[in-house]
Amino acid sequence: MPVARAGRPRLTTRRRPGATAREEILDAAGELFTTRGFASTSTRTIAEAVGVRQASLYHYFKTKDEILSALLDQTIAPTLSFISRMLSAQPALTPTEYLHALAMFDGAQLLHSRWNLGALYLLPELRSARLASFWADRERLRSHYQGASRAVIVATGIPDAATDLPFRLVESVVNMRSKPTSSDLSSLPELVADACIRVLGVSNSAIDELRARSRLAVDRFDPAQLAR
Amino acid sequence: MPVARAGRPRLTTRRRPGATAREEILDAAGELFTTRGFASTSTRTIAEAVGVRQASLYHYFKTKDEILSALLDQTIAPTLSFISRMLSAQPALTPTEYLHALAMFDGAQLLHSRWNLGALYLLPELRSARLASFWADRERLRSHYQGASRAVIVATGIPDAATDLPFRLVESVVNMRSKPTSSDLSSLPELVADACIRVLGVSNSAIDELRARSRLAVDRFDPAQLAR
DNA sequence: ATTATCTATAGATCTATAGATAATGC
DNA sequence: ATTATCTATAGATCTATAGATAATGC
Repeated sequence: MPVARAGRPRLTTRRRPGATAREEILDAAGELFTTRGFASTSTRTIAEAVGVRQASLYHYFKTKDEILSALLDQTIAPTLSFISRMLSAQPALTPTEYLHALAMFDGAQLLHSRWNLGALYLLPELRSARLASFWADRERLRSHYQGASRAVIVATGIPDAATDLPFRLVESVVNMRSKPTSSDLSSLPELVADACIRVLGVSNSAIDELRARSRLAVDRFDPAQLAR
Repeated sequence: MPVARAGRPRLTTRRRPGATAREEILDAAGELFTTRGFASTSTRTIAEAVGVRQASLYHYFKTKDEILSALLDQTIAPTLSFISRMLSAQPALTPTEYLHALAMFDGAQLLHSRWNLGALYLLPELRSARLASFWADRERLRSHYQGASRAVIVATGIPDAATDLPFRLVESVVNMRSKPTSSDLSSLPELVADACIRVLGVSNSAIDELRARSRLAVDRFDPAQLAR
């Protein structure tokens, strides 16, 4: 039973997960933006999916852009936090372990989030929007991938341009969700993490030997584990 | 000097490449859709970029969707044609050669097209649009990648789910265009093709040995070579 | 006569604001 | 008093159609 709060009652009952109206709006917008796109989702459609009137959205967000911005901001933070926990580990991880664990964690985030928000990164329309803080975070993430990749290829002799591939491989998880392709989605992050190491020229046997340590690292540095 | 044709003259001079008005429109739409997105580009904006009035577009296209559809259709055709030329080659290529050459050719297409039309594939808004023939072509292309990948992994013992990775790697070329990442874009398709083979567990030495034959295949089966 | 363009506009949106209303909180 | 919602609407679009106009082609 919904707790009564100050304010005029809604015309309909709550139908979205989320403790606050703001979270309900973000949930609906997440679904609609990822399935229909940003520009072709109207504020009216979002409001209907929440069960409020269109104008009520503006009590929580100044503009439609701000809804998108709030959604995007919440997608990168967990991975950046995971990275900083890994970086302060003693003894330090090897570059290969670090990259493999990063790819696993990041891939799992992209795969298991309630809506496929990672797919929004690729929308051309949000290059121009005022999403500077989001793009800055994303560039930070990309340079972590690149730095780790660079450390791996000094041993394998693969060309430097290949250091962009691991980031792109993980990113492509957003296109593999909900495809009949991989029967077992739960093993997808590890498969992709393996591939990240392989494209840098590391041998199959070295990867086989790495996997167990990487799993331990993911478990150990997952920020969500702090809560338990 | 533009050749005079039947019909009322335009108010402005031609400013877009293309032998016909239809091609001028597609060029402008290609630029705008890829930089601002489909839904957030209005028909008025397209018309202004061409140098005609908004209503004049409708002499060539029934709807805005049809403009998008015409653009997308022209992106996959060359690669499908390349594939069918490879398949009828005697003696037949090995699966690894075939996959490497396919990735090189497809990657080069995505990289060197005038506008980054491949980026449109990822727009959520066009899942619902009436683009069935485009999606069917794209699925055909994906299953060629998958079939070749499957033939490669029988020898390497990599999990079956990895057969989706080469397609995804090539697809990610659309995100690597115009990034300061890879200093040398001309070698990017080969780098990505190498990575396609690597993620399937083929050894570095086998890839080194494969590359020259794959380059020959690309040259030999490129449909554009027919014209010369 | 045919064609490619133009002008004008209908009708359907869409975002954001103004201000009323119906609850709770003190 | 404060808050969260509502109703109503301004003003700016946006897509697509109708029909006029100014060229070439026969």
